[in-house]
Amino acid sequence: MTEMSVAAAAAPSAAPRTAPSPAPDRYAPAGRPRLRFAPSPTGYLHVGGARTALFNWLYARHFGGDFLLRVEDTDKARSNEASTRAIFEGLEWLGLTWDEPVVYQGANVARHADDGARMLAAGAVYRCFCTAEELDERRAAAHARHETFTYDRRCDRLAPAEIARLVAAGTPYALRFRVPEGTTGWNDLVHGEIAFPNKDIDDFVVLRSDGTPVYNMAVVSDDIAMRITLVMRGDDHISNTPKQILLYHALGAPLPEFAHLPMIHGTDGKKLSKRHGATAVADYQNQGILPTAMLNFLALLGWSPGGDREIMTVPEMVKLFSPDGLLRKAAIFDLQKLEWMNGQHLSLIALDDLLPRVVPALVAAGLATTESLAARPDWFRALIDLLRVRARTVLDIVRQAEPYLRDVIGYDPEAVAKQWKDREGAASLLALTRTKLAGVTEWTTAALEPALRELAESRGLTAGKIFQPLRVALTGLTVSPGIFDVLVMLGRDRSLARIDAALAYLR
RNA sequence: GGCGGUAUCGUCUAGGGGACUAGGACGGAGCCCUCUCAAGGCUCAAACACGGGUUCGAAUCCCGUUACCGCUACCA
Repeated sequence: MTEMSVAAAAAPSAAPRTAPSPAPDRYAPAGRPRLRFAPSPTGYLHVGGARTALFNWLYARHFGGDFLLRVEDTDKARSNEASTRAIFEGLEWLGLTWDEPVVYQGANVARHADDGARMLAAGAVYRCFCTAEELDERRAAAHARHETFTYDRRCDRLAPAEIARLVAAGTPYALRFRVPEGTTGWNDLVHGEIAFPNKDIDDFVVLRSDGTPVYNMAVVSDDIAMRITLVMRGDDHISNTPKQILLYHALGAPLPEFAHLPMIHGTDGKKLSKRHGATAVADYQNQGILPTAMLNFLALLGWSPGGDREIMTVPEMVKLFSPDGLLRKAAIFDLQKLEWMNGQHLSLIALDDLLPRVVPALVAAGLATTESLAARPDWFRALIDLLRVRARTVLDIVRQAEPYLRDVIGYDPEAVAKQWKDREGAASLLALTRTKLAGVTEWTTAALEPALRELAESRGLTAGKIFQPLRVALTGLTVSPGIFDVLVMLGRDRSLARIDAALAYLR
């Protein structure tokens, strides 16, 4: 299987495990919890999937358990290696590390079939000789009569001799679960008691006639094998849960706990999809969102630590996490809030952690090379520290960094129109400024500021009248960090040269 | 259609019978700070889906209605 090669390549380094919280948590699990994130590799890591992974991870880290990853690749038509890789990369970017080698569901088909056989022997399932085509016809017929289709168990009523004959003749058959009478329910960690009358659960197929497992079968068989203690997933799986519980019973396995997380919706209240814009985690990575901000934002979409707490670091989330803060209502993905939150994290993050995110973006934008930035680390650190305050994404920083990294700048038409409206006036002011600046012996904000303010005062001007035209000359823009910081970042020679260039442009 | 789930400002949410004139945050409006832009501070507008109960008292508990979402495959 091609997927196996990916496994070896992507084995993550084991993350240091958080010690079990000493807090008296009334939701604390009895033993060491084991959770898993089980995506299908049919696309990219979706933000909804990322959030499911996050909550599983948070639970495992908070309670000192294991977080496992299982790739559900049994649907060969839709699964592919690129998707598997994308999921790994998304998870790794977010820092959601898993504790054991990745499990590939496709590698377990033998066990799935064996579990089916065990249930056949135990009498929990029966052979169904109906073909998919027949079933489709009957379903369509029922639909035409406005009736709800349920399997009529005709194959369960076959005489033993008939079954033996069919089997001997090599007639293909699927294995169907014989749903017993009664009610199947569980105490969901987020919803509380949920119960389904068994009469509403159709006798579902467990093993197809080609011997491959159907979703619910594969999931239960694998979760048992992986000794999963808490199944935490999207609430679109609520109606699968009674079937799975029935399977656990039939297989004689202890039941895990279940937690069903709400969905994430787009701005129109519908399930988040491509129509709503970016849905892949990688899209946000490319847009300059920090993983910590993404995690923080996702965590708050479906969970609340209580009170007014909003901005949290990852360790804080781990510490604060509790299943009783899990929400039941679907949340709408609000990009603006994500960006605001990213701005907060941009200011919060250690500069040393931010730099590695900015450098590649700068290089990709063609504004610098790794070497050129490494050549003057202190200058670069100061620059980024100056820019990050007014940026919401890494891409904002890149945009703002341009005047400090390029040799030649262009002038924003609007800036020219607004600040250099009177070309002559602007030029003479700039000339004056240049002279003043050239006379400043120490190129520091402390020395530059009094010099320019003095110039303004001597001319009877407000400081802004000097600063704004200067800003355009220096950056080509109307917005920038404080003018003295800009002068210092640019340095004496380049600042003076920029003013000269502006003078040439104006005259 | 059947079954299940959900329901507090536009959005994310606090709230778990009296502390609610319903709090915070994003976004919006405005003010302050200020060399611009951010950041920050302050102010304003903005919500308990509806109807019945239970209770001295309900956003909080129960029932119903409505709306929305999900499932309803030999898909996952």
